[in-house]
Amino acid sequence: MHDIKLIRTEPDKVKAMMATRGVTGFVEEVLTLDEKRRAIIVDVESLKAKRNEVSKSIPQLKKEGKDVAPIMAEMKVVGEEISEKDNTLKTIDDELKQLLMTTQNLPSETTPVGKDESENVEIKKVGELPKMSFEPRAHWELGENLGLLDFETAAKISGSRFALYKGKGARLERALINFMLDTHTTENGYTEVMPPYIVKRHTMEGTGQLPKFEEDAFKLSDGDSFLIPTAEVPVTNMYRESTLSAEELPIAHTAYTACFRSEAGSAGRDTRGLIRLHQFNKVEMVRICQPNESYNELEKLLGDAESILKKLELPYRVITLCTGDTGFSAAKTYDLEVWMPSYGRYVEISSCSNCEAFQARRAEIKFKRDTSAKPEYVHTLNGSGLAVGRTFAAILENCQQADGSIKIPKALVPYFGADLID
RNA sequence: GGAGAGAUGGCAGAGCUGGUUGAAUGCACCGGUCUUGAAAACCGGCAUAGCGCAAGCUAUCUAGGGUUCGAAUCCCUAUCUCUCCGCCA
Repeated sequence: MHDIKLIRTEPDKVKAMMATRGVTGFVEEVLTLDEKRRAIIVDVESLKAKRNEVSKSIPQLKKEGKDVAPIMAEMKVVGEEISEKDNTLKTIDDELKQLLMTTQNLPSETTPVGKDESENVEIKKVGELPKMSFEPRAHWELGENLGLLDFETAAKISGSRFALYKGKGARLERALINFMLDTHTTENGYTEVMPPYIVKRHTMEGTGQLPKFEEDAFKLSDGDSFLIPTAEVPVTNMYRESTLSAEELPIAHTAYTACFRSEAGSAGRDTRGLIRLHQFNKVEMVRICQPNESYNELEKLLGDAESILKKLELPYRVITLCTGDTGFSAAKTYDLEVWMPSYGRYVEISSCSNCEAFQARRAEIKFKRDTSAKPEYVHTLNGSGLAVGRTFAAILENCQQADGSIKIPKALVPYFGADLID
């Protein structure tokens, strides 16, 4: 959610920043509503003051034996006027809140300006691309041939965009989850949590998935509960409506969860394999910190995500998303993209974002610098560490041998229990 | 799923026969007196947000509706918590 005070005090600056994200008219609309709102508040509050004053005098007048009936009648009329104006105020309030809640975050000043993904900026490439003397096979082909993946049966039981892992495939997925969690908890300093997969509407609003993107989420039949699209949602909202002490920060959590996405609007894209599913596994990292620390924290978060790819010896690159491609809640986002031989390009495997105070304002997450200080909003960050299914796919594709077998990365062998799948 | 009880300030906990109750009291916290220092004792302060140039006003006792001149207090709904029964991994 946006800081309306900032919009009031620096409208031109906000206007310019929003323009880099392709949003126009926002500031003007907010200011118009804000002025209307304040005019009504002045009006309705003076009426309420009058009513309170008169109501307070009624018991006194009664005691004096005076007839209060005419005063009550008069106040009844005032009361009706108040409720009418309160309704108008509520309409304007709702409209303003809707606008502030459905408009994307301001970009960081360090986010490159650009209109879409074509203007994202590559920061670095890490690792050697595998040299193959044969045509690389796609991961779904490798997986099905080796009996690790069964998309046909998955479709039979659940429809399209689901995966069924079998045998060593299920073991590999599980090994990856454990490997990632262990790395983050023992080496990168995260505390593991295992949150619920179903959350309430207000929780989804706290991190920015709602109200704007309701069609992207799976909604339960009670109409108020949703399957989580990422662990970021429950984990960040652990601290909803709380005031943390400075000593508690930074908070660092990692969590494995299944993630659920309706993938509305992506029909026809990535229809094969593990890349785009309604249900997938992900290990997530969430960091909550003081505002002046958040960009250092973002670098730490990125490094932690990279540590997994490095250990798995998978080639990847890091890009900074430009203003036009940065997600709704984020001020700055780095994407990690892993090399996918059958695609002949890099594919997103992690997204590490600093949301600054955008989610904190929605979820009311604050901290105090010391015991007598005024609470301030924290900054929240989240990043995948990593998308497990895509990591599975990357391992199959990058570690495939000429005979169709898969050589397991060294770091994963203790978790997987073998160094080869054939 | 059935029956009942509850949700009040950072915490604990009054009020809940509707009217100086934004809310007693205790604890915590902040400032001070005393003390070599600390503790204790004592004195004072101590919610949040909105609106207003300001004085100040308005709102908030889980949330949303309703009754009333007036609601923490009465009524309805939702959410959560607890107890008992049923069911269950």
